[in-house]
Amino acid sequence: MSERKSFYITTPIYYPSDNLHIGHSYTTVACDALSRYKRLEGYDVMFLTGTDEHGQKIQDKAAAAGKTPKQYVDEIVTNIKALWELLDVKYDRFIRTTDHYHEEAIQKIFRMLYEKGDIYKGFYEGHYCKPCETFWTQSQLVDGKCPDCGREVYLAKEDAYFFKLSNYADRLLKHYEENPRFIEPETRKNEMISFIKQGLQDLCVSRTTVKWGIPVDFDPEHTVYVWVDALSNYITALGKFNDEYDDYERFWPATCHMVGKEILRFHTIIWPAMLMALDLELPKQVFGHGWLLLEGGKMSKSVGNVVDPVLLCDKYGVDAIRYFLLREIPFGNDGLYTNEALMNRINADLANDLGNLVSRTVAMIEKYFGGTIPAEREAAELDKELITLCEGLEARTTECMDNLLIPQALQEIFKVIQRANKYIDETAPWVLAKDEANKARLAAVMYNLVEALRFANTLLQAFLPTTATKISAQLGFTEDDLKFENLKFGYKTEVTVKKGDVIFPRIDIAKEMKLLEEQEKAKQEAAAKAAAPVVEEEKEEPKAEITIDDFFKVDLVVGEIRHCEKLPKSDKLLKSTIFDGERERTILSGIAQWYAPEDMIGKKVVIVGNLAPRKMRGVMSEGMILASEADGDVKVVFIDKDVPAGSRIG
RNA sequence: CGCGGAGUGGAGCAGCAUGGUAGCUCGUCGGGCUCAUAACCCGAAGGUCGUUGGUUCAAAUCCAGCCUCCGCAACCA
Repeated sequence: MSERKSFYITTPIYYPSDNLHIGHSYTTVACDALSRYKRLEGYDVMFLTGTDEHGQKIQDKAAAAGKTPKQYVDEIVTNIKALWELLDVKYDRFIRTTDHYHEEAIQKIFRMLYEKGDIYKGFYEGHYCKPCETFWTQSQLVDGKCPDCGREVYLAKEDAYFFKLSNYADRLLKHYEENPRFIEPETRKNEMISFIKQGLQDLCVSRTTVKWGIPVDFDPEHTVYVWVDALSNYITALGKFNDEYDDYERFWPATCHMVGKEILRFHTIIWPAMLMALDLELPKQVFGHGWLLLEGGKMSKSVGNVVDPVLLCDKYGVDAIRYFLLREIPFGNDGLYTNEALMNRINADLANDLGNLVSRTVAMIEKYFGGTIPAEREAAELDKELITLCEGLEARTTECMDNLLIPQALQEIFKVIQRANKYIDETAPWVLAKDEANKARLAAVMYNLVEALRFANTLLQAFLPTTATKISAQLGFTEDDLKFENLKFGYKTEVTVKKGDVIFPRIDIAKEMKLLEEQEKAKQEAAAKAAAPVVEEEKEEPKAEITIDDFFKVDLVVGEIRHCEKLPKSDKLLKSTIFDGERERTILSGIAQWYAPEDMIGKKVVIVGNLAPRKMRGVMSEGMILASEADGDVKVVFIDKDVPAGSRIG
C-alpha cells in the first residue's frame, strides 16, 4: 500500500474504426494535464487510455480493406499511439480490448454475472442497424429506418444474454443523491436522472451475429457485446480478474472517468449498475465534457470539416494546440474552434504575454548583468503584490484542477505572467540601469521576475511540458527548482540566464488567414476536379432503354399553381395547390432553396399526374413538379401561360 | 407539442443553483514606455442582459408565455 494518495483517471477507450480527430485529442490532452498536475502534486497517479476494438463495424471495415480485424486495428492503434506521442500525452497504461488478459477477465466477469443471476438468457428480436451496431424497437424506428443514422435496418432475432439493468434504477438514483459530485456537470446529471425515471430496460449484452468479439466461454455461440467488454476495461486494466497487473487495490475506485457528453449515459448508468452487480465500488466521478465545435457545426467526416491534430501541430507546435484545447473549452460546455481563435490565443497569451516576458526578462539580465544576477538585492514595497500573487498561485490552480476547471487554472497562471509584465513597467528597469547606485534595486527587480517565472513555469509543466522545458533552459531552472514543494518565493537564490530562441513566434494573422483561404480554395478546386470525371461517368451511363408504352405510363399534365407556401418546419419543401384541369391537388416539392412561394403562384408547370401519393412531414403530396437539376442548381420547367391547365404532354 | 443547447457592449464568453454595483478576452480609440516577439503598461468609448408579462422594496439572476438561433433527428416526388 502506498502512503501517497492515489489518483486514477481514464479516457474512454476509443473505437479504432478510423484515425482520431481533434475531439479525441481534447479528451486525452485534458486527462494528460490533470494527471501531470497530480503527479507534480505528489499523488500516486494512474492515467489509463486505450482502444475498444471489437464489434461489427470493425469487422466490416477490416473486410472492406481486405484485412483481418486484428491487422486493421493494429494499424490504427499504431497511429493513435503516435498521435499521443506527438501531443505529449504521457499515459501510464494503454489497454486494448483485444489484449489477452482483458479477454480472459471479461469471460470471468460475464460468467460471474451469469452465475449471480444478473445476466440471464433470453432472446432478442428487433431491428438491427449495422453501421450503428444497434438494435432498435419498432417504436424507436423513424420511417422504418435507424433513428440514429437513417439507414436501412433489418429484422433480426437471436438468442441473447441480458443484464438486469432494470433492477438497479433505484440504487443508481440513490447513489446520485448521496454523491452529488458523481456526475458532473450538474445539468447533465439531471438528464441522467430523467432518463432513469423513464424506466430502464434490461440490456442485451451478447451477440451471436457478431463474430469479432470475446466469446462467452460457457456458450461459445455468443460474443460479449460492447457494454461488458468495453466498460470493464477500467478495472481489467488494473488487473482485476486477471494476472497481468496488480494495481486494483492501489487505484480503484477511479478518481475520474473523463468522457464526452455523448457517452455519459453509459458511464453513469450501465457501468455503475455492472459494478453494483459485481459488488465493486463505484468510481468517484464521471465527468461529461463538452465538444469542440467548428464554425458552422459539429465536426463531421462527411462534411469534410474534420480538424486534423497532426496538421495543426506541424503548423503551430504541439503546445500551442494543447494550450488552445485546454484554455478554450469551458467547464462542461462546448467550445468553438476557428483558425482565427486559435491564432488569436497563440498570439495574445503565448507570444505576447508569456513568450515576450521570458524574452524581455532574459534580455535585460544579460544586458545589465551579463547574465547573472548579483547577490546584493534591495527589496521594495512595490514587490509585495507580485510576491503575494505568486505565493497563492498553487492553491488557486489546485482548487481549479480539483474541480476540473482547467481553463480557469490556466487563467490563474497567466494572471501571474500579466502581473509580471506590469511589474516591469512599474519598476522601469531601464531607468534604474542608468545609475550605478540603483544596482541592488535593479538586481532585486530582475530576481523577482525570474522567481515569478519560476512559479508560473512550475505549474505550466502540467499543461505545456515542452514550453516549460524551453523556459527552464533559458532561465536556468533545474528540476528541483520546479517542484511544487519549492514554491516559496526566494527559494532559488542564484540566477544565471541564457538567451535562446523565441518560444512562441508571433503569427501574422491576416497573412496566415489569407494563406489558409488560398489553401482551402486550392483544396476545393482539386476536389472539384477529382469529382468532375465521376459525374461524367455517371452521365455516360444512360438509364436503361424503355419502350414508348413505358413512357406513356407516365401521365404528364400541365398544371396551374393557384397557391403556394412554405411548408412549416421544413427548410426545403414548398407546398403548392395545383389545378390540373379537373381538380386541385396538393404537391410538395423540394425547391424552397431556389424558389419563393410568390415566384410560383400563377405559373404553369408540368406535373406527373399519376404518381402514387406520398406523405411528407405529415402532408400528403399528390404528384411531382418537373424540374431540372445541374450542379446543385434546380430549375422548374415552366410552361407557356397560354397552355391550358390539364393539357397532356407526350 | 420529437430530444437537447443557447440568446449579455463589434466578436467570443463569464455571471444565473445562495435576486441587490453587469465581469473577462479579443477588437476600436486615446495616452505612456522603449527592456522585449510593432510586443508591454494605463485610460476611454461601447450593453433597455432576445421579447412580453408576473413575483419582489429590488431580477441578467426566480416563475409563465412567446420569438430567434444552433446540434441531433426528419424532409428534399
